[in-house]
Amino acid sequence: MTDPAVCFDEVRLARRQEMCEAGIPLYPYRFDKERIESIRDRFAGIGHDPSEETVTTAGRVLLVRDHGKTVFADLQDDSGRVQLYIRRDSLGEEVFSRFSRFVERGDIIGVTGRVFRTRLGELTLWVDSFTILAPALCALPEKFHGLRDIEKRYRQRYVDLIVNEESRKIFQTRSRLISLIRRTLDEQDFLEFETPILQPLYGGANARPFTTHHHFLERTLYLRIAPELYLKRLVVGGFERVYEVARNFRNEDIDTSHNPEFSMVEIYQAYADMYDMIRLTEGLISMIVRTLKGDDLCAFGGEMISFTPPWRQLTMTEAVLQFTGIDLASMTLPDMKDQAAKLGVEGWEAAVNEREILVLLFEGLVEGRLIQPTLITEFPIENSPLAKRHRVREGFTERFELFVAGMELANGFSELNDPLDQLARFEDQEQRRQGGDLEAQVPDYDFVSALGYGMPPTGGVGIGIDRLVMLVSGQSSIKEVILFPQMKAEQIVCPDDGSQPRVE
RNA sequence: GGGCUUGUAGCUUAGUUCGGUAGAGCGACGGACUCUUAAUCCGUAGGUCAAGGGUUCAAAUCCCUUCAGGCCCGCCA
Repeated sequence: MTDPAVCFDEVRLARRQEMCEAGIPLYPYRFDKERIESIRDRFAGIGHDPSEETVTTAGRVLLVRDHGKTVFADLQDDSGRVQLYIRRDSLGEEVFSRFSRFVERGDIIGVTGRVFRTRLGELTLWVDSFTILAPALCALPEKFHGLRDIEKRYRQRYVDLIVNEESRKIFQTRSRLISLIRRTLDEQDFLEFETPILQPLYGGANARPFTTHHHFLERTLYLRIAPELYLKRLVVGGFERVYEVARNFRNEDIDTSHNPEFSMVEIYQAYADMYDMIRLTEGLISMIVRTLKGDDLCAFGGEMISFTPPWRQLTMTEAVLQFTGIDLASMTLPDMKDQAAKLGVEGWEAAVNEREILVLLFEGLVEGRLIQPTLITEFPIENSPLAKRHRVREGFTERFELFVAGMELANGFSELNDPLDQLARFEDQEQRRQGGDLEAQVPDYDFVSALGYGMPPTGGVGIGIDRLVMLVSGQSSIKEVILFPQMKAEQIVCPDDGSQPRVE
């Protein structure tokens, strides 16, 4: 008995048995093939008469149209599709019947034949011989509608990828986007490094971590929430341009723009400041959009977003003024609290200074309305423990965040490199943690020591890759751009004794 | 955590308003067919209607609980 969770089809199992008994090898070891795209290119000008040259390719059979003495089938590989034409009179009785008896929709096969164009103009491979490379024991979804059920598409992404071309396209785009990032940074003399994912302390962002335990070291370890503190150690070490395409892990809620593990590229450039990083970010993202989309535009959520630089740039205070009409610069703290309360912004009661009100107003009323690319600058010092103090404005830092379609897409600073200031900021964070703030940062004294050896002035930025892919591919859910998004367990056990079903 | 919403055959779904033995297309299986392309034509099989409980003479349909999904809000600075 097979496990009921396995999709094996009884009829297909029986046919596999039949093939075994007929001595047909079902899982050969290798196969030399030409990509379907290459065949299409080479024979683009072919007419109705079959080519003299024979070609060999392989892929998955996606459709079979059986006409009795001839069979048409569609073969798909990762470069495209081509039609197969199988005739009894050219294969011979025995080989032909082996095809029509054993080859089914979903099977992986290799074929050799001559290329021609059918009467209706379809480029087709006139098959002279075929090889079964891997029979499918599970049936594919319906040929026309494909797999639409969102939950099944995520849980069985391999089936989604087989039958839904849009889905394949999204992940091709994702792969190209990441390689564009790497190529561009590499060309500018950045080096990519791999820093620890398992960390004894978690830092570089405000977030709750995943916790694990190393039994040999007998200590708690954390999955990183950001690579920041390690990449900056590399700058201390003398690497002046570093980056990492990093998977980060945050133990927080899941929604259409948050997955517990997500991808980011973090970039650090010595002797640069926040404004250099803004230019780098504008250049990198607009180049990516132009390369992948052909122009600077992305259709997203009913809006047309233009990535042509330079992007709108506002201080957080200016943004609040522009979007709410509240001019914080001319107000006292009690007035601010009044306004916040009137506008229904939560959390204002506990605010101890005008900067906290500013953040509340910004997050509550402005963030979600920043549709076109907008750079927000001048963040309160309390919210930015790793950013340098603003060179002019007291109480604020040299930090920017990029918002697009109401989502935070990038976050960068003039990096704090004064070890004594860093120590003081960590101590402030530690106090907040003691006060119950689960997301306040944990002091990393070794990092402070690293700064003690001297870190050059440095600009840094982190760009959210998943969200960038969402924008470029027009997808409003992060699960559509993550191959295997986090899902709840689906195995439910229903006990016979009538107790509640439970998840195992 | 709150609100709304979805779950019917392998897949895509009708039926739920207003309770009366579950209907289709594709796929599968058997048959016909030598240029089709969601091939076409004839026939057959396949569903404890997400799970559990309740109301009722009778439940896919009404009620409750649970599980999983989706959307929105809160949370995530």
